[in-house]
Amino acid sequence: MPRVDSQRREPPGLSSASKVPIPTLERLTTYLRCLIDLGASGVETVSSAEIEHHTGINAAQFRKDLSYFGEFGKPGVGYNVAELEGRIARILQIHRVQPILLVGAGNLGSALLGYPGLKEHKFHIVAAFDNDPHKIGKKTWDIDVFDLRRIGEVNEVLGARIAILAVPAGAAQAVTEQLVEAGVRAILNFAPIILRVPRHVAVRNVSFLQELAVLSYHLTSDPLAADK
Amino acid sequence: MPRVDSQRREPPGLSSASKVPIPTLERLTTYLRCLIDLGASGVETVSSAEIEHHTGINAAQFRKDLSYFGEFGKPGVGYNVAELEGRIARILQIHRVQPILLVGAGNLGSALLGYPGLKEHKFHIVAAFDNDPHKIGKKTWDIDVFDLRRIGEVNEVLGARIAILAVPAGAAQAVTEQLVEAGVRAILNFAPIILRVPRHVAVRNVSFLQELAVLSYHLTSDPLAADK
DNA sequence: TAGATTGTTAATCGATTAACAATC
DNA sequence: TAGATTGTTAATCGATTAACAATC
Repeated sequence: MPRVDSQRREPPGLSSASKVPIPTLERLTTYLRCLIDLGASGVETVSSAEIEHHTGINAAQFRKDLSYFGEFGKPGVGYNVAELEGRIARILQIHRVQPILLVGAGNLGSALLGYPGLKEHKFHIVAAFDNDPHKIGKKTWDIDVFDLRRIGEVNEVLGARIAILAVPAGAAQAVTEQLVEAGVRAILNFAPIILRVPRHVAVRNVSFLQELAVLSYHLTSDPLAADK
Repeated sequence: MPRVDSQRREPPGLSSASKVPIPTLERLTTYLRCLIDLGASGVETVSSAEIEHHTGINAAQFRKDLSYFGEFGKPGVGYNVAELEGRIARILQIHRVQPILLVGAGNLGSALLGYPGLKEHKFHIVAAFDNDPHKIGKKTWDIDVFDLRRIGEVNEVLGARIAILAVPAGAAQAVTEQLVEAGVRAILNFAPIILRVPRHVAVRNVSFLQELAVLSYHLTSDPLAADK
């Protein structure tokens, strides 16, 4: 029985119902990328120590992270690169195409549409929504832009469960409610606002401003450290 | 004497030299946004309990976070909204204009250039760089696009300490080295790669793919939870 | 078998939250 | 003064890392 209201608990913003720590999930994508690279270089087997060498993530951490999902390696041997890659992709549900709705076809939204990395990782934006009459009915990067008010209707057909929210802060909460109504269960939020969502909906926030502010602070804390 | 090599320790990716926890710095921007909103609504004083109500962040957490930087409130009364707002902005160094270099003037880069939130928070992109001859010499959103190779020379004049890295993964490490050479001390990295940087350089990573993967996992963990 | 490396338990570390004396 | 709320110390919680028996 999951209880965790909205984004209260997990700082990064995911309302998790499971026992797997969020940091573990975040690292999983790092391992995956590393394994893809290793596979491309013809490496067939890796040890946790080698993963540490490549990713900077502690070997024990790596093994512990995997242990949440089962057993993946052979003692004395290590991990089969191709197999582990496949299993992590499956855990993250990125072994099959994941349809995604994009809300907000402004600058940021269009940039995301044009970002090839998404498709490479099986995230397919299948429809875009906006409330600007100039955009509705047109295509951006081959994707239809629909009237925001048609989210429910359109997603009845598409059945996407993930949405990317790239609208101004002022509109974000209202759009979120429409998305939830339309069956969306996970939202990647670019608006600088804390979304209120039902318990079963996950939210991750991306905030450039926050990141820049943290970096900005760093400039003060470590004055001129005469590093060679 | 700061020691923390590259992005080893702090999961979010900042090489911190100070004692302030990274999560505290991240929350600071949330408080700031909240205070700005409260100020705009004419509120003059807030208590930590009210901050908790607005942000969802525990009141004790809020007070503890502030305690790293000094004393800000009056027992029995609370905090002066305008004053606290100003002091947090100053802590984060966003009370004065912060010049920023943008490297990579592709889709994402241009979208960031057009994002009004940056300027609103005193982050001014002062120059863009690319290696595409079609872009060099043109302007995007009023900003000059320079040849990548001229970073050092141009930044000698501009003196920016923060850079946004929006280039493909393959180019990211090489560009990073040029940036560090040019005096950049903080990098907001959009490339899906772990950058190797000297100890005195801070890095924050923004990874849509990672965020989407975590969301994607969420869809499996909490099957159909018949939430009303 | 001897050497290597796993999965997991226990120890460490750090961040969050509760509790409360100080103080407006 | 009595009530409210701070700043801070102590308790709790959870995540990271070290250590090691199991096992290939």
